Amino acid sequence: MSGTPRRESSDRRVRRTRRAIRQALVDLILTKGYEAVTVTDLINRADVGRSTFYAHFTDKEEVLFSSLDELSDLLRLDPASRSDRLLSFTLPMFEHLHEQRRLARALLGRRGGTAVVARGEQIMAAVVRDELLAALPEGNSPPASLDMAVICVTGAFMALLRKWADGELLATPAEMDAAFRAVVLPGLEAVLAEQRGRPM
Amino acid sequence: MSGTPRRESSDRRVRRTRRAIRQALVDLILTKGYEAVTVTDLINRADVGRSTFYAHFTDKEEVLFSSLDELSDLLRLDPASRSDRLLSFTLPMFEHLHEQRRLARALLGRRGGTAVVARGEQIMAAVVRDELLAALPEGNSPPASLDMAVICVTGAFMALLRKWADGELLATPAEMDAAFRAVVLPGLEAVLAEQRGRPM
DNA sequence: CCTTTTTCGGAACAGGTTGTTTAGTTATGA
DNA sequence: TCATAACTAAACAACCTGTTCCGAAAAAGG
Repeated sequence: MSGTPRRESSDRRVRRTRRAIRQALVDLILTKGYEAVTVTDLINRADVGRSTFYAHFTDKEEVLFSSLDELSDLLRLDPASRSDRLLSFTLPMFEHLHEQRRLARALLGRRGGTAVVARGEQIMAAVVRDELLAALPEGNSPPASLDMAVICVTGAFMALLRKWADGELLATPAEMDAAFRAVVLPGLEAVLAEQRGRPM
Repeated sequence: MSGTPRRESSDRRVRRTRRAIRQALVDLILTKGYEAVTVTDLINRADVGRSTFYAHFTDKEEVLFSSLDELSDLLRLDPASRSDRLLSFTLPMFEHLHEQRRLARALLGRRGGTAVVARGEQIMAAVVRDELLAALPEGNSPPASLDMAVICVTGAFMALLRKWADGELLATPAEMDAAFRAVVLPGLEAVLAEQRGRPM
């Protein structure tokens, strides 16, 4: 599910080329937004032959993913904040996106495409699901209602992120986080409680 | 916000052309999914000259919107179910999408693009916002936390719709609705109660 | 050091898309 | 009936994608 296991090539030329292309994508995203970037843009910016590009990536999307996977680590770890609090990653996430406003906006906002959002949703759904499973007694086969809860939570979170990145919502990371938790947590805890109460 | 006020042309040729193009879009969406449909596809299917198309619409997106606006009415009215229950439109919505599975999947699923989802989100956000405002004492200037709540709710709802339409979620409309309400309503009511409690 | 292998670059290519413009034809409403 | 508005067909420039070819340059290895 997480694509090619990323392993550094031993050939310096290859490393240089791939790095140049990834960097070009980031630069261009900041300029025009992800959707508007073309392969031709990429090879010009990276100063790389057209044939060379297609020797390394099939798509501009593949370039994106190869860069985006690094970001997925950010959600998992931060073991300091690994409290018993549900969804402890949200505040750090809001804060991190606040620091990286420009990139976040270019990636998640109106001009930043489906691919990014879809990938982000995937990654986050996995994290949320693991957390909820951990909060339930073990043996239980995860009920369908859990999947739906995961989808609701990630959907709400991503929607907030998108609007916020877009500038349609003016608030501090702390305010964003508080609003999110206020809406989502009560219901989520109720669902969990009901699951614990009636193990099947 | 809702584009051009749609008013039927008096010229039969115009009505015929526009109808043919809209219908062609629906047909093609069912075949290849929205994203994959090109303007060239549309004019072939509708049997309409290229220049004619651009005389009526600027985009394939505009065609989509002009068709989609009809759907927006479906959310507003249904005065029968206009109960005091919060978000009373959700169950009818799930049910309607269940009847129109094929189209819903082609529009909302993986192969159906950003534009549809974004527009759907817009339309729904407006409905939700009105409902929440109605549930609050009048004079209050709507607080920012209300906007965030609206975004959370529509984000969660649309996410559910998407996954469901995609076939990743097997459930009846009633089950979908119940899961949605279980997660979202407790928090939503808490937020509303707090707003009522401390009018500013 | 010299040879072999791999990668790179540039350019050209076919195929597809968009949106505009031309000039000639046809349907409509008054 | 008839002027007008809407339609058609075709050609157009501009852009993008993905592939292919070959000579040049860099790495790897004996």
